[in-house]
Amino acid sequence: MKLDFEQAAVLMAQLGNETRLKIVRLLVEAGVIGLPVGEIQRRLDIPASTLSHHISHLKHVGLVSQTRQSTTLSCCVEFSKIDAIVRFLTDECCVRGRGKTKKRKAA
Amino acid sequence: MKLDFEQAAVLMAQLGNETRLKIVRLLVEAGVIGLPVGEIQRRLDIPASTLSHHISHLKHVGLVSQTRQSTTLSCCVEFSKIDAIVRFLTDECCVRGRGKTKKRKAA
DNA sequence: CTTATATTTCGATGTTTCTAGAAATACTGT
DNA sequence: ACAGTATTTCTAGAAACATCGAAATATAAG
Repeated sequence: MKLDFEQAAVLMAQLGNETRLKIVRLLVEAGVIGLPVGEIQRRLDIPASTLSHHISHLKHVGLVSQTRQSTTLSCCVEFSKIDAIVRFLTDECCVRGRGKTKKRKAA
Repeated sequence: MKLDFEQAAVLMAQLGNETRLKIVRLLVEAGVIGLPVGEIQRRLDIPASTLSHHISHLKHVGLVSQTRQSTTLSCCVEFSKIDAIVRFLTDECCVRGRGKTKKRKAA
């Protein structure tokens, strides 16, 4: 997955909100299993409507997906998107001006 | 440089604006030499006040620094900050659920 | 069909951010 | 000191965003 400029900005804007970044972190921790919305709500201690609002943002940009298991909706982070952001920063746009003063690990 | 959670959010929020991301990209391209504000303005074709506003944001979070050369102010991107964001995404917070498994917390 | 749980949508409100013109400031050369 | 160029600060309106209670929707169980 390769991001264009606008996509990269949109994704980073989403991660640029502390609440959403917390959600993503929880979901990364949860891995492919994911985490139910209610569990996220309990851990972050925010109103359900606020949480839902943020999750819908994250879904909209493809950072999070949801699957229903009976009454419970589990959220899962889209690791490939985060990878894509990292790649955008390292390759596409940003980190190439320096190949100096950094301890470089053998590639 | 290691970012805490809030710093990471703040930095990504800054990169999450297309105009600012364009500024940063130009500056990355310019490398350690940097680029004068006026040159950025010409290339992006936006009002000086708007540009200045964004640059001041970028300075405020440490993504950009400025040095004056007579009448011209040159901007320089802080590569270490971008590195830090990448590291935050790969190590601290986000990318570990797949591939190389790092030490995992009790789930 | 009713109740219960899980989650979203709606609607209202307050806050932040973006944009850009006008005025102010900073520096250089004369 | 003055003119000229470069850039920032001031100001303000519009647009976007965050928050959260209340109401609505979805699913399951009795």
